[in-house]
Amino acid sequence: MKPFLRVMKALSDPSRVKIMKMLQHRALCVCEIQAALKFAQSTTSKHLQILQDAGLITSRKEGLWVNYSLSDGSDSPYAASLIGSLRHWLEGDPEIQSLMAGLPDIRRETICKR
Amino acid sequence: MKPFLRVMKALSDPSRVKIMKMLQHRALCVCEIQAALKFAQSTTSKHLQILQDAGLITSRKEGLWVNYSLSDGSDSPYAASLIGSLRHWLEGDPEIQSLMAGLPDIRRETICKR
DNA sequence: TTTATATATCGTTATATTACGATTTATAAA
DNA sequence: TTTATAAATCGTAATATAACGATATATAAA
Repeated sequence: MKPFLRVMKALSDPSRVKIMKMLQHRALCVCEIQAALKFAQSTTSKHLQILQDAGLITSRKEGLWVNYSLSDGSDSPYAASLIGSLRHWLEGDPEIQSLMAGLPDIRRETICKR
Repeated sequence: MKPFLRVMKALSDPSRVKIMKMLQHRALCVCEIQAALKFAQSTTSKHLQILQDAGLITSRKEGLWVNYSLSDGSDSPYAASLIGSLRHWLEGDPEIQSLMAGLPDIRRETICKR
């Protein structure tokens, strides 16, 4: 039951759903997600951890950056199913749409280097 | 986004998942669910309200009893999808299996009338 | 080495959730 | 009517979650 609940809990938070929808378009590093959601760095990192523990996303360290991307779902059938459903779900949501509209302007080269 | 989150939150609690799995077998009244989960009556009623608000279950008053059953999913595409997935998900879960094993002994005629 | 940058982790506070008992409401039986 | 039963709602206490800033860790550059 735990793995199932982890997936459901992970997707019960609007910020984490937004992260999933952004990663649907491309892999992002923590500071890019932080910039897009206007969150503190620690908050962003925590959300990513929760999504990763649920098997919904994976991370790959590349130099100083950690790139997060959607999981292939091989860790969890629940994650696999929800990742698939989320591809079409919420596409019409205004909050998601405006977030996606701003996504092209979020680039680590300009956003990071605090 | 709210309707989606309501479904995810509703299914983020083990007790509510158990209720969904029980209703998969047959419609149940509040006191039957209460007996199966060993919860207070108010707690049981609250969980059912949350599932209903998410569009996952429906209720039908019949005399003193209120019978709860799985929704047909027409209220919410998210609910519809999860109701379908839950049909096969968690079938092997030991906690769910023992709950289901006891389900035939839960009958309102013997359980209720406090 | 030292310094800077990106991320993770820790500690704390504010808020949300879950559980309970007590009360209220609605229906059926006496 | 009065009484009893099933369920819903209310108020409250315990626990979980989400946010933040501060600190720690890891890598790259100077």
